[in-house]
Amino acid sequence: MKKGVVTIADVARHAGVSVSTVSYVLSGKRTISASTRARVHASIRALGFHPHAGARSLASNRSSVIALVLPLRQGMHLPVLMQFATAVVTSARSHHHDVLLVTADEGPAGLRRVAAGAMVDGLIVMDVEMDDPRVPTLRQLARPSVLIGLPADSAGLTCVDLDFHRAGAICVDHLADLGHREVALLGAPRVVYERDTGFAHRTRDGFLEAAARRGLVAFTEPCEEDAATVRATVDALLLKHPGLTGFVVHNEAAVAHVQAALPRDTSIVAICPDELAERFSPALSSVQIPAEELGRQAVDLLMTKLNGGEPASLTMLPPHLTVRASSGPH
Amino acid sequence: MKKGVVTIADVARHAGVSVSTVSYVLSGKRTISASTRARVHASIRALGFHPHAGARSLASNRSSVIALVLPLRQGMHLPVLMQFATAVVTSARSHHHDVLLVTADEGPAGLRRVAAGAMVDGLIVMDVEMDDPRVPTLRQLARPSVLIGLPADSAGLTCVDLDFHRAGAICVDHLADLGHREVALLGAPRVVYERDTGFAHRTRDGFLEAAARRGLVAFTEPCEEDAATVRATVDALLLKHPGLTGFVVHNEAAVAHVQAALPRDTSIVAICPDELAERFSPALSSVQIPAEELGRQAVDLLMTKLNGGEPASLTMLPPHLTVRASSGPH
DNA sequence: GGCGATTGTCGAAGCGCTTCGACAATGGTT
DNA sequence: AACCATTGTCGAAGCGCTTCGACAATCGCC
Repeated sequence: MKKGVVTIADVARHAGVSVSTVSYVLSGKRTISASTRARVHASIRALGFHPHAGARSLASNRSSVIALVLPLRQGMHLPVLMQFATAVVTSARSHHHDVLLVTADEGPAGLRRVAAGAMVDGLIVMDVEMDDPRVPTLRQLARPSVLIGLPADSAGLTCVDLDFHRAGAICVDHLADLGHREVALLGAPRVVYERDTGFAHRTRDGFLEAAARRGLVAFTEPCEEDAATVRATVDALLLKHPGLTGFVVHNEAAVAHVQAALPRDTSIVAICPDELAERFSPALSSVQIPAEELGRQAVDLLMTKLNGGEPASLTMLPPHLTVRASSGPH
Repeated sequence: MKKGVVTIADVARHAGVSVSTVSYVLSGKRTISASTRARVHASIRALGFHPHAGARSLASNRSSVIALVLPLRQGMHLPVLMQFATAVVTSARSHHHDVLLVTADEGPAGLRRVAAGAMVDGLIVMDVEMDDPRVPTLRQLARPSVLIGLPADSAGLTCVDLDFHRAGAICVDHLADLGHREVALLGAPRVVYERDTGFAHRTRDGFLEAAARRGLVAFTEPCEEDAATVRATVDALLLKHPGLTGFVVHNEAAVAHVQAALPRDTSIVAICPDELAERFSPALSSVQIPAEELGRQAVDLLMTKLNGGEPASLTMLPPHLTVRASSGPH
């Protein structure tokens, strides 16, 4: 009667080779003759050997696990989060890595725990804010990381995000192409701008630059998230600028209220998940949040770093506009 | 200049005790005097020591990680999945465990990989079907597991699920209380019944039993998921049974079409995520899918097993009906 | 046909931790 | 005053793997 678990020593004995030979067959780090390799593989299969992850990580100082740190807070659009997580897992698996799920509410301590304890080789941190308290921790950690979102100081970090600047711009271009001459951006709530959140400002800048380039009259307003305030904001805008016919909305929670508050013949373009845009009637023309692409890119970048590479510090994914029923010619 | 990582030996030296003493301070498995304990803790903090997870798992044969196996396929309601995952992580953390995210598309091999390789101490497998190929694998694995969903043969397993039987019943009770005399259940697509999927049958049985108990006339129909077929099904039902006034819908994808196809004065009760029920107008009275409760329970059960306990084989969560605008007196 | 390179394999030294048995120093009982 | 328990600590033996240096066997080349 054997012991419970099959070890590499059992495989070596069964195949009539040394333990190190088995290890080299597995890792491919030294040349092993084809016949030996075949014999070892046969023994592995015959015994049902699975290397002990802990032993491996202890000896090699690599765990083949990456951490995925997800925000827990309300307001995050759950489907997008899930799509992102799925993409990360799928992509990591294709690089022979597993994914440890960590929630952001553990804060910097959580990052330290999994990184310093050598549970993971690297981290992907989603939804990083401008002055995120985790950024300094990430910097001093000995393990590489990739951030989704753009902190204030990204020097020495690797970040991926949707190019909100261009996203704002292509919304304007779309409206301009349709013949609109006066356009407005309804963005995040005022507090979000005040705490200097990256994506809100980037969208606004892109929006304004494109409007200037296309010779449009442009206005931007923060946008609260309750129906009444939204209606008041929209009404005030329309009253003051009767020529306004095109709206860009960058606020998931408010977009429904905006659509309800606007006259039917105005055009709306949103920056929001496709899933959300399709739910409205008329369906919203929108720039999607490319969750899967973000996940894939983040993993690729992290793998590059794990292999000693030095990828670009900033990766900005190009925005894609899907035209639906909410925008039309003027 | 020290080496990169702080080890337990460094802590021992710094505190002037032996390595084993530090280990016992950490695990509490032997009594250590208060003064020594304090000294060790001070050294741990001073040096920023984090035990090496791999070394720990190798020596103790426990990884303090559990696997969460999530379905990837379309049709799963993403927000529910995410809520569930979040609950599992939060709950696992409160038991000092981490969570490894595995996707179901790896199949039985994925389970074997993480379990046999000692990456995880136990597994939570979501969305188990009646004849799930992973069930035999789970049975022969040396690690405990908890299933969400009910396979055909649950002997020797630990399963948690919503009590769909009672869910079907309370929908009927609700409609009966409102004065409806003829009710119909629109369930999963026909193929789902044919492949003997557990929850579909359980709901139907509960529905029929309750109807009999309350003396209602009851019909059940499978329900496809495209608008045209749904309308045809509904129209046929209403034509044949003009007295039908109450509908129970257990089909997330079809419920929108059902609502659109039914006359305004019929009552609808759905079995679906709250998030979905609230999105309709009028909002649907519904029995929610208790994602968070399922996650918490699953972790609790798994922890019980990891500690040598033997929890109940079947845990059926009681359904909760939220009355909204879609159901009214007849 | 002799010599350096290359190829294939082995043995052993760790990696950082847990845990077992040993044992000195106490304390409480007769 | 002699004894047995209890308490607190230590040393050492692994846990299963990777990796380094060593070395025998084979190869290619002048």
